[in-house]
Amino acid sequence: MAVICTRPDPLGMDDIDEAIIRCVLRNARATYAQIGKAAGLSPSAAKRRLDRLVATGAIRGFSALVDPQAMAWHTEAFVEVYCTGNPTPAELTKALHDIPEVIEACTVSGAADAMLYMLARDIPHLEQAIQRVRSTALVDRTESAIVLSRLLTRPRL
Amino acid sequence: MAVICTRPDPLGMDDIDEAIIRCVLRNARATYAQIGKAAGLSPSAAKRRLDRLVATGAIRGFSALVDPQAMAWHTEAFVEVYCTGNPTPAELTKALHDIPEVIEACTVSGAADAMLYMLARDIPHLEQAIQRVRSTALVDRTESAIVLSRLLTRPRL
DNA sequence: CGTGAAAAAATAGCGTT
DNA sequence: AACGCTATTTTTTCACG
Repeated sequence: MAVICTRPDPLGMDDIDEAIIRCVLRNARATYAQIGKAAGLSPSAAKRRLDRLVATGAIRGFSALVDPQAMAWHTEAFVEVYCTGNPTPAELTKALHDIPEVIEACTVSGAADAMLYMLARDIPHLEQAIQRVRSTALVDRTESAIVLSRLLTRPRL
Repeated sequence: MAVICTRPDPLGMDDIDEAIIRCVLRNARATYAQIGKAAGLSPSAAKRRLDRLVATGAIRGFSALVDPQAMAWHTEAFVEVYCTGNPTPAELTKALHDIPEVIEACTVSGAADAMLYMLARDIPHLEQAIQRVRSTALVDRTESAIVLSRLLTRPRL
């Protein structure tokens, strides 16, 4: 039984909020004056909007885009996870949360159940972290693709 | 012939720079006073360091971490790319640069040549964007895993 | 790199629609 | 409920030691 789910606006967003998000996606250190100009608002209104977007969770935080080569941890990998049984997303999240090398995790369509993006100091460290993922009761096997070189990185616009 | 490559410091970074990077990774909107406190520096010295990290490319930029559900573009996919022949990384970069739906691209170990992270409005839009990737002369075939739900996202610490 | 002064921005309060 | 305006505080910025 298919259900047409029309939920275009679950977080109560409008065009102004979108303009603000586009602005801070491009530059998270933009001033409220700049954000306001991008959204057609005064600086104080822009601040109130941005604070609200953070409070409601639409914006999770602000981070730097760092060249991995510049960091101590610069070994990256995409890891496909195949599960045993049918763990719920919540169970998987809980299991992966304690492994700090797992930076991002998503359930995906296709043969694999989940895709991880992992970051470690070096190959031995990565191998050990993948071992920890595997040792999770929920995980059957993994398939890793280690990043050799980064071709492209851009803000999500 | 294996070569032991000791290149611990390709970008001329020290512990202070690392502390600064850790700070702005956690919060890109931190003030120079906060960054300075994290690195044991005065605000003006912290600004000079941060400006230099951006100028040298160690920090590529600052962005917001946005809940994809809050955006108009909220269909994500990981796409494995298998190439024809042996294109250089530079050729691949050039080819993918014009496809705005490709947010990240890396060459990887394993069967696939590259891994893409793509972002589109919806499934039809994603399909069309993947078609553009495929139509690139360098690409033989692709294998996509569409993101169903996001389990985990954290700053790269 | 730190200091200190001047300029710019962030913040909080207030009146308006 | 959300905006713009204004006054105050904080931060940024830059020349100098």
